[in-house]
Amino acid sequence: MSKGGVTSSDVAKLAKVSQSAVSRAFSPGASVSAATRKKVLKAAEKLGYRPNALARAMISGRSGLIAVVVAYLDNQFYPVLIEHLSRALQEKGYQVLLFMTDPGDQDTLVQKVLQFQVEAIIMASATLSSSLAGECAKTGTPVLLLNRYVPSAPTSSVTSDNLEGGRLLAHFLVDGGHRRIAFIAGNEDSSTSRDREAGFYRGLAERGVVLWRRAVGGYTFEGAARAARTLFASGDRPDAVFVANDHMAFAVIDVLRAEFALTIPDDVSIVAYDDVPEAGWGGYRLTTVAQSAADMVAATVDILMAQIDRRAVQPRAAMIPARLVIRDSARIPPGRTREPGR
Amino acid sequence: MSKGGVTSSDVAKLAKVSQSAVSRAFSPGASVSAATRKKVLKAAEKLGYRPNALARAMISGRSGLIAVVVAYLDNQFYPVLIEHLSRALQEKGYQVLLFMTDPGDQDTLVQKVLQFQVEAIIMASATLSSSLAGECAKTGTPVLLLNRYVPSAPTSSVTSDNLEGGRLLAHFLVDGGHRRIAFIAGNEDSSTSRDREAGFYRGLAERGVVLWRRAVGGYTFEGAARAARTLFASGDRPDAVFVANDHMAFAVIDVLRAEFALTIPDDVSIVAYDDVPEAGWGGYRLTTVAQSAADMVAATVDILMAQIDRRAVQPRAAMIPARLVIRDSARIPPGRTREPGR
DNA sequence: CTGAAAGCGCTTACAG
DNA sequence: CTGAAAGCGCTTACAG
Repeated sequence: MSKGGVTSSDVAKLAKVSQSAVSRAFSPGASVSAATRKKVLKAAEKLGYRPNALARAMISGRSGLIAVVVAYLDNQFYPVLIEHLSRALQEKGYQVLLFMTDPGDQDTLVQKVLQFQVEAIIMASATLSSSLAGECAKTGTPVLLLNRYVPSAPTSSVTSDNLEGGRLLAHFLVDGGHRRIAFIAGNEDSSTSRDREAGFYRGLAERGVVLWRRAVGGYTFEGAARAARTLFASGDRPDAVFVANDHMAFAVIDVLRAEFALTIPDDVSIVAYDDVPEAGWGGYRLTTVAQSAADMVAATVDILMAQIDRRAVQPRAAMIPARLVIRDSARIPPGRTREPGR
Repeated sequence: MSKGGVTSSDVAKLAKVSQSAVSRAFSPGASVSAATRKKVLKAAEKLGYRPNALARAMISGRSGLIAVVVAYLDNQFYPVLIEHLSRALQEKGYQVLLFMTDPGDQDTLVQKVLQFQVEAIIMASATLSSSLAGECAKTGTPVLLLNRYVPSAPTSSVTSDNLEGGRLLAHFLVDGGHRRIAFIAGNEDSSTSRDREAGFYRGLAERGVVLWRRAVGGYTFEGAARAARTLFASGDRPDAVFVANDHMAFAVIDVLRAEFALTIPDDVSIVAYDDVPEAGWGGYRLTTVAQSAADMVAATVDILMAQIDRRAVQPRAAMIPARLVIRDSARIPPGRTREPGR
């Protein structure tokens, strides 16, 4: 009683059927007569019976749990992702087990995750060493890196087409007449930041322009603010900045306005990446590259479902198209038009 | 093998001890000799053994799972809450099982939650009918409403001191010289919105002022934008607006600036509630009431741990103090000073 | 300290 | 369609 108490045996007794019959009445597709099912359901209702998902998981080997590992939620891209993910997974009959990681405790984290017999692991805003990915592979647990990848690890991943996105942004800036163009990176070891940067260089090169300056923001507000200050400290200022994600761009814009009295985009153009909800807010109206959370989640669920069902065993890498969203934070090249206001 | 495979019996065999000994070696505080534990750990290491958390949960009756139920994550207050919650709970040895709910499927949701044998349920940005709360009580699962409460249900809750917060805001506005003061509510049936409003009225009354106008924003961007438009449609406009939460206030400010060409706070003062991270951003610099997510989470964990351990059985209601954060979205009364910039 | 045994609440062959 | 039985991988009295 102290644990809730009602079991399938209790229901069986009341309904005068076997315990197996009760189990079958609650398993879609099991062979039970309508009459038996009805008796069982009635008894279950009366007793307030609810199948124990843990016992079911134990015996069936399917926990219905999928781990989502994140490191922080202050970048609004991740909450959006988690909401989509959670809804999509619930739709498929899975539940999200959330893990917040600190960089460093990777090893214990993976152990903990695996103890819960999760059917898959989604790593968002966090990454996995290839040795840890190997651990997971050994248990047959599919792992998917969301919004990042590790080139050396044979792990599934879903990313935006960061190269193409960076390229789009470079063209946009050069076509807008900018020549002293700077870049503020996220983390140096982030595949996402690196790809966006590489694409940006390619785009600049295609227009015959070379990067003016570069700084690192570390994906934090404070880091981005510092990067902005060093970039604009000298008189020889950039006329445009590509910030590796929206989250940092908000901090950059705040610093340029408040501390340098700069007007955007008249004095300097800012472009970024992600198109988080705040990017459309009136206080910023960021020109940015959208990476659709809905599309990324759809691809994630596709890959994972295939791997869980063993229809696929090979890791798969999905890439979501990048789409430029033109708003008001950067000078607009002739012939291009901005999105309608929010 | 297909399921990962290594069990405590496998380890026992290799270590030449009983299966119970293996179990004890992995239970902190169990009585095992150092020698046995060492043998077991070595064998476990070699085999890659990891205790099955589900089996442990089954037998011990403690799943280590706590359900967090939310309805949406676009209001940044909730991601912040979830991050704190998840870290605090992990610290205590619990893991967050995340449920996204749609208003309406309340019943099936609770059934699903309870099937997982969670040790407690935290309802944030969602609420529970008293009949469903009763269901949970019947199984002995503590339920806590976070940032809301249901007066009729004997359920634990943690809220900000919304009455006091509303009062503070009213005084601030009146002392700032405003007389045509409007309020934009969240949902009419939200205890949080109602309490903020009630406190606001009290504060106005204490200064001999009566509310000028009122509209409902429904906690959404679109709703808040619509509310702002109706409030400002006539020539007889408010000179200040208290918006029930920050999230809606951003939309209100955007509309007033973009569609009515109003300057804030020169033409109209805006105050709100929550102090989400964006409230400090340069584009808004909201004067708002902070409700500390860290404090709310600390109270939540306190209450829940006591109830899980059966040290407490009575529902408890905790109230977190409200603190006014003065920034630049409202005219500042003489003698008061604003927070330093971000 | 240690092992044999019972049992948590289910699912799923196996016979009938 | 139905029931008896085995078993998922553990924890925890119970003896020794």
